[in-house]
Amino acid sequence: MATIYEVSRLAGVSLATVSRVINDSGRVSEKTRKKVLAAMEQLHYRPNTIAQSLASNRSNCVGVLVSELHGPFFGAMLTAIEKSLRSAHKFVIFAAGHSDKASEREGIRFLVSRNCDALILHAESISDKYLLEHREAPTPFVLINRSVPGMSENCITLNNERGGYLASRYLLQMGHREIAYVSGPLSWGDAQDRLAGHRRALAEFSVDFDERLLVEGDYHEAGGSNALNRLLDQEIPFSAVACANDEMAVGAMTVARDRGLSIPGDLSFVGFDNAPMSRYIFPKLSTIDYPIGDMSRMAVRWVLKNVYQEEGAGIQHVFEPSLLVRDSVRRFAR
Amino acid sequence: MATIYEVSRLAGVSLATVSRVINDSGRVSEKTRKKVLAAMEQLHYRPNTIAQSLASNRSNCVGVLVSELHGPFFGAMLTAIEKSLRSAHKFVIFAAGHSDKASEREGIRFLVSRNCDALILHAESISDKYLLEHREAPTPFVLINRSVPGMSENCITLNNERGGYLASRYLLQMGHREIAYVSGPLSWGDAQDRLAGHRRALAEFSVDFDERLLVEGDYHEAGGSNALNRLLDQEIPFSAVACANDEMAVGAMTVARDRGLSIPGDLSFVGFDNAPMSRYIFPKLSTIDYPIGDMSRMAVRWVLKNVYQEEGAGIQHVFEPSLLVRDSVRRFAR
DNA sequence: GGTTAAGATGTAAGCGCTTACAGACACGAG
DNA sequence: CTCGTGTCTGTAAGCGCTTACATCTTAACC
Repeated sequence: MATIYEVSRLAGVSLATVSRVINDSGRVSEKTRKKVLAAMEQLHYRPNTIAQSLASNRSNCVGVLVSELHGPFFGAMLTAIEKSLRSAHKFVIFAAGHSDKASEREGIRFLVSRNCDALILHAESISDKYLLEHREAPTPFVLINRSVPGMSENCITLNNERGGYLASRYLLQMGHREIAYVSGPLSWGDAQDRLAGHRRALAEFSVDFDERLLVEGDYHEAGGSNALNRLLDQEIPFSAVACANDEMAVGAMTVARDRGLSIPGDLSFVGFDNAPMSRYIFPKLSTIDYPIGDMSRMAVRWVLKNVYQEEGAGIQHVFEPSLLVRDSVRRFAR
Repeated sequence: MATIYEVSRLAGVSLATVSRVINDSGRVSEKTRKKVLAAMEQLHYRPNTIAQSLASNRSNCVGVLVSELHGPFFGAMLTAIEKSLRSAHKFVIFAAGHSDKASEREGIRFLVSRNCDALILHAESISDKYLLEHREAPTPFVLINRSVPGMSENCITLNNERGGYLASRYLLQMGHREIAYVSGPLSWGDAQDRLAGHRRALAEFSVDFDERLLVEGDYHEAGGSNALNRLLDQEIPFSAVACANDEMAVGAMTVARDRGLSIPGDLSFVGFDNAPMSRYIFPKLSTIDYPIGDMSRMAVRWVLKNVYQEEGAGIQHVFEPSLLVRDSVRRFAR
């Protein structure tokens, strides 16, 4: 592979000049620029990005930590991030944190060890304290779907409370009063917020919250299945189920059907996230749209702006969810 | 950040010695090793991986090109690759090729530009010729789900023909004779192979292949929906549909149901891939297991062995699919 | 004690690039 | 003609590490 040195010799200029045309920095006369470009062309020269990184102390790598590399939610997130970062000529390194504290920390260490210029984190398990401390570390980061008190500048979040509210309000408007709620892990902020929204909607309709109709799930399909089994086994009546995400809704719906219930005839469902699967399961799931693609692109914009000093519109820190009505809820009349 | 130089001073040894203990190379007495380790500890020293890369001409990065960063198939692939590569302390850079020739090339260029030590490619659109030529390039690569004549050493493939055969043979064994086939894009090798397997099964049961019951899809849900609409509109009878992947099967099943057909009562379905969704759609989809996780891990092993000279078991180049019987096929009797 | 060779450590030259600084040059003004 | 100013280009010192080679220890053996 040709080096900058050979290019400089062929073009009859110095290293510095070649570097300047590569980086479009400093002033170079049009004539020399042409000469250098021609030499680069002729030698099929490609800058060695590693050497550039070392010399400039800038790796052009952005590290991304997600819980998993599969699943509809993270799939959409990865896709959006890779696309917008690549078009900005930045490299992306992904790491999976598996929703586990130790694993998330180790993932961050791993990304930092590659001298990433910035991190985009979807960290569920790591503590606020850890994050606050690491704000002092040299690698800046932005958080998706998490709001940490005292660092709102670094957070891109969804108004989860409002989402939970919208979902349950919809059920209430459709006449349901006995509503079961399948929550996400209540140690996570977003799960708490969604549940809070649910309670607010109930209160608004003067419906008492029944603790027995609340089950804590794990945001996975299996968790939804288990939850519905538990709920059904209690033999407390309910006509609708609000699930804190679509995957659990799908798991719950499978169980409902296995147990002979028709959807939405016997039981109505709402989900949360608008995962692709929500459109093709039967019946199509009414859910809350989570604009994860937009939010991911915003996180990238944050990085571009704060780390690479690129100009651009401002940063939107909080996104609003919206209700998507499909076929999984029926009007309830006694 | 502390550098190796400061460590060497604190430990009272030379740079070279510190480097040797970092890399566990060369001989270092136990006493000095301890001293160096202590100094590293005290200074919270972390090697600068960029500098290591530059000096050693080895980036410890592996580039991975996939068609998409979302969806069940690639999700499983990314997950397996990230996990096994990380545990080998290698960095992974992903790029999406979007099943598009230009985009795949640009993705490869992008990965190579980061001085990746090796590439793992799931390239559908790029030509054999291009790949054969690039075998001469300095960056070695391994191909997943693609067999290129003349470079079988670099290929990790599934016996797609056998998979197609198994799926259709199962339908035939269940008594079906009028079987529609929703293929993948026939310009892709795997789609051709699966179709070939289908034809072999038909032949084995002395059933004529009816061109009119073959529709070319796109491996996506929408393609499956369109395909089934087309098939149904023809008003040529068929009792079962073999789909070249699960996503299309799901799309097709949605259409079948929308048009008032019961599954498997009126129409039986088999898929291909064993995507997670195949388990939770209703009815659960009988399909062909595609061991993409195993194959991905094998690709990583290839890289570890051929590029990083790590020892390990041999490389398995061809994987065998198997039939998974679930609920989407009924026994057909006239 | 002298010799030897293996083992331990040090020296220094890069890896390919960026960038502060200095130098060269052209041009207009005084 | 000289000087200043602004533009363009070159020089050289790193960035933090690896590694070939040189040098120094050590201990075993005669």
